[in-house]
Amino acid sequence: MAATTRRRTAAEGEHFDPQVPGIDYGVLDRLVGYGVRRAQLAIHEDFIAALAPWNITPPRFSALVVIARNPGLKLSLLAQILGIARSGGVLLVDALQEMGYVERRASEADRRAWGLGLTEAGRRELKAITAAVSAHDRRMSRMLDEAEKAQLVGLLKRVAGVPI
Amino acid sequence: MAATTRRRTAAEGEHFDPQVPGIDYGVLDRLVGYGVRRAQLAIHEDFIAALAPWNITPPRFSALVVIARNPGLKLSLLAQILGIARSGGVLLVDALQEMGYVERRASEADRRAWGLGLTEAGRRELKAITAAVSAHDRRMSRMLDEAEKAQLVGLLKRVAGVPI
DNA sequence: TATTGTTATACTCTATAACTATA
DNA sequence: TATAGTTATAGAGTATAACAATA
Repeated sequence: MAATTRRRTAAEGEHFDPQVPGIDYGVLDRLVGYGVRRAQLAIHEDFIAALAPWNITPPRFSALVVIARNPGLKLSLLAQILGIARSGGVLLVDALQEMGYVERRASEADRRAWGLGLTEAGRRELKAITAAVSAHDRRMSRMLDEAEKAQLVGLLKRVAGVPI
Repeated sequence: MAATTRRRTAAEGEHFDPQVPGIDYGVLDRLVGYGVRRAQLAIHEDFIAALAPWNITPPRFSALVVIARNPGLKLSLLAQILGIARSGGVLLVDALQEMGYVERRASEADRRAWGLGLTEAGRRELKAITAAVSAHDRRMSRMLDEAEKAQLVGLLKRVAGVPI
């Protein structure tokens, strides 16, 4: 207790302050891009803290969900879905495989490709991981009611260019 | 012309596909966090392409705007505003200084600190840069009318935790 | 004692390019 | 010829920790 006073900056233990008092953010306050970036910073910080027990990052969670819902997925298609290069997909799958969550299965249709799938442990842990992510997501959107949340998700899809 | 067919993945020339056809995104489609992440990927890609003539990235733009609107800003406060460590702030200011946009001025109040400011070239270029960023932002939100855009910005602020 | 800026160092994520085996 | 996966390598961006100067 009563330990020495720790210096803290945004990146050194204290959390991201989306609006530092007394600072004029100028045009940033009116840009959709900065709004998305600022929300992303806050969300990412909480995600990492909440999922630390599993060592799961946002792209790792996305990969687990997509593999779970699309069994036999090719590695190159996974990379395309996540918006990363194939080489990055290899490293991502390597990590999830070392964690025991994902396995590379021989693809019957194409002998060049793998069919990705969750292991039994992967399926089990994904349930707990998804529960933690859902709790995190509810925490981040606690200032919005259900209608506003749905509205936000819809607006973001249109910005991202998701087909209707 | 009629050059050899290029292989293209999401990261190799083609742009990020926010919803790959035939793929089940499961819970991702209903999470605010994934919506923000997906929009952020699309926005970041367009930002980098649009600002390539200036070699300006999102954090560099944020820094330029904040320095312009808050002359004499300390480097450590800039880092806090951007949500990065002080050491990262040093490298960021180094880059903007090498570009000739920012200068470190002696702070009259505190001899440990710098007072950051834009150079004449920085003020001039920031106008053009801001115009390019604004065009980019309008392009990303072209599917939204003004009311929807304002609504999105407001919802994102509440998610980020910006005080009312 | 604490803060400011700085440097050294390392880690993560991502990209490009080349390679092999298959198609 | 093109694609799937892999590897090697490099570059950004970020972090932590230590330091000198100053508060």
